[in-house]
Amino acid sequence: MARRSDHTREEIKAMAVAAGRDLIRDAGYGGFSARKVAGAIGYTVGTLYNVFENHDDIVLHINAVTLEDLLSVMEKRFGDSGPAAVDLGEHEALKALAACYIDYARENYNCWSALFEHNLAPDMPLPGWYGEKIGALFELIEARLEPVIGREEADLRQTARVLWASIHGICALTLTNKLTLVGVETTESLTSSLIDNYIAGLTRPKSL
Amino acid sequence: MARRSDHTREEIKAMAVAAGRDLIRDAGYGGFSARKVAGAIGYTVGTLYNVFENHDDIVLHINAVTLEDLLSVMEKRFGDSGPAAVDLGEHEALKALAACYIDYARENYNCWSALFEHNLAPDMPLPGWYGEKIGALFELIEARLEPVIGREEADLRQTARVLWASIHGICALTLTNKLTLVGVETTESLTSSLIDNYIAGLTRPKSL
DNA sequence: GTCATAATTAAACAGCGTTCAATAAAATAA
DNA sequence: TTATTTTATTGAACGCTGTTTAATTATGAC
Repeated sequence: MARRSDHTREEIKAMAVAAGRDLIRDAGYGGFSARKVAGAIGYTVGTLYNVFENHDDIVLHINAVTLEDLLSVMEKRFGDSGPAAVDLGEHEALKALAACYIDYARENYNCWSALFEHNLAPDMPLPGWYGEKIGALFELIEARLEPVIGREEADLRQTARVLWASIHGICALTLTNKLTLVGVETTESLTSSLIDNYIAGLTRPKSL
Repeated sequence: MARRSDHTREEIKAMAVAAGRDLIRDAGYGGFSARKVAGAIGYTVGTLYNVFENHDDIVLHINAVTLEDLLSVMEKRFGDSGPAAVDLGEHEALKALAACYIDYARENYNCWSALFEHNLAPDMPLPGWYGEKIGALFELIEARLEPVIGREEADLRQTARVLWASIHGICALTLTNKLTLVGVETTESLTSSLIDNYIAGLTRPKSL
């Protein structure tokens, strides 16, 4: 057939990303395919390749929506109007932030997992617009970390990345059963140990 | 054709795992396929499915060899005959251990990456023999951590998992460019911050 | 009304994981 | 030695995948 103009390019893109995310949510990253997405939105796979660059491009746009969703969930609970760090105590505020991420990973396991199961070729850098979605998440973390470690801390940026990468590591390895946990060990208890001791180390008297 | 008996079942398994690992090393996890492995060892894909359960089974056995290789590299540098923690200073010993892991990930990026790009279905637990390979790695880490945090620390097990999952998180996110590092931030500087402050928190006076 | 533009499709290609009937070599029984 | 059972191996098939492309045709411009 031919030109239909039922939807604009941007509409098709949005429909495909939504349908693809539904697909990943229900069947996991492995259950995702361009043909299934095309079928779900009433087009053929050729149309998808007219609108997206390739398979990676589609997945990146789907994962970007997941990042936006995660950010909106965290902003809803930890935005400027949320409880300040001092209300909960320093560590509890960070633990709540970490728990929010871990809960999101659990409740949206397939979408969250797709963020990391998909990787571009090692030499291909992530597109800038995707990096900005990640950056937005770190801005929230930095804002919550700032009152804890103090304004004078020059490397708030680096500290936020250390903390969050560590929390993510615990989350990722425990949720994929790669840490062989036993007994009382849980994702939360490991995260709690990390935050308590890492922050204690950060805020200790520097004369040590 | 038919029965050849050129190799035993175990020989075919070993050849397939070796060939598959070569494939992943050269082409990444995405470049791996059962047909390519079969072709590389002079058999057809049907024979592979006679010897392995399925695709997951092959990848798990390949990844197990990578875990063994990683353990042997770390044991060579940090086994019982290696420098004790006190020789280097507490933090430096752990940093060297972390650097060893990070170097391995960089130098064997595709094989290391396959350890985490491949995931079983969420409900399917990792086989026990695979979990034991992971456990062996943690035994080495625990042995190196023990003189640092002291014998009286009841949860050496948990502490080792927190530390290593965190190091892995930093390694994984930085090597896949998901932390948007700038300036002086490197995998090593983030790891150093983690170890310095986490260990300082662990060993601080408990009266705080 | 004509014409160029561009959206959409069906079909094709090579490859994928997985299964299975057919085959023939080896092991066993006679 | 011969006959029979067992089993390792194959090739072909199935439906799926990402990607490309020629053909078609609705739309927008003149």
